[in-house]
Amino acid sequence: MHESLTIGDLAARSGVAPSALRYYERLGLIRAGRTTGNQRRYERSELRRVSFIRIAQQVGVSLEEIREALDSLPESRTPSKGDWAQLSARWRSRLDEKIGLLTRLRDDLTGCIGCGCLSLQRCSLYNPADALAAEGAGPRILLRAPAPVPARTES
Amino acid sequence: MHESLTIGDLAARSGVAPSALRYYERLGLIRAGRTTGNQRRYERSELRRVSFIRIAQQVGVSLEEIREALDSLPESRTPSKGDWAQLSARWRSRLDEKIGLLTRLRDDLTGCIGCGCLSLQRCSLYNPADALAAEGAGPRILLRAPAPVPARTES
DNA sequence: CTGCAAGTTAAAGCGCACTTCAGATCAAGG
DNA sequence: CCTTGATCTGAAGTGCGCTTTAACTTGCAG
Repeated sequence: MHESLTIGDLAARSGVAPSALRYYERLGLIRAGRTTGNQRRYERSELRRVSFIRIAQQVGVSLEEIREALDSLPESRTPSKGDWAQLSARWRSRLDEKIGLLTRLRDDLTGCIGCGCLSLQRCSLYNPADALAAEGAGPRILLRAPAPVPARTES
Repeated sequence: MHESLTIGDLAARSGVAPSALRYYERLGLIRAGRTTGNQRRYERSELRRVSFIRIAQQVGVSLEEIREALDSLPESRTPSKGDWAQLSARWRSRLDEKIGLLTRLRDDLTGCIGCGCLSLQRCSLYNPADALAAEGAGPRILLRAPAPVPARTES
């Protein structure tokens, strides 16, 4: 029936557009064989990779980071359950971290702004900003560490 | 001493680059007065707005959405504690949602991939993808709310 | 064998959230 | 005063994660 999947199949089954799949391939996140006519044919195990990619993205991980993670999978053989389990374990702790961050965020928000006191100078959400002031360029994305910033601020 | 803040002051205190502050102003997220020499001078209450913006961003909210939220604050008077508290309450539930999403994500990851069964077709993480297949363009960022939003910027 | 959907490529475009640049002006300490 | 560093503007550039376009080729149902 389907030893391999066409790009359309994979797209339909993964929910990722063909153009995105080609893009992922260019970045080295997934691989594809070719027919004699140069069309892509995916092994079913690639579906797993795509799923992983989407999941990781939902957690806010860049494709580059995902690539690095996927690079830890064996290239020669089809990744085993164990291989994936290892990867998953690593991501699980990542998720735990993010969840912890968001939880702190929520509590701090409620505490700092929600209460109306708006004592932003002492807020653990707000203060990191002071520390970040000296930062380099680039978009400062989310999910920075809790930062033990001793926070000092003016009068 | 400091009835108002220069853009440099605000940048230092908020941890947001001056260029970003000007950008926020263009988008209507913050406001500034001007000196006779045309330099920006910020009221101290703007610091609060900037803090809010950064916090919201960390939760994965777009500037456009943040602008909408900030629009709910009174324009004529300096927002009161109550105004901010209302806003915060709304965001708190947002955070609750995100936390819930991530938690489900984590559990599903462990269940779907971590276990090795990899029955992705039945996975609640994986399946949404099928629904997303027909999606529009643009970078699909993380952490969007389940939102009954008619907009299609999702996932 | 034919027709047409589905696939191929490289290159360009897009939306977001900014940053960088150039060239000019402002503000304030010595 | 004068210099020096901060600030001003508009326009262009950047990086990510894709999508779109154009021009062409494949592959399979009939």
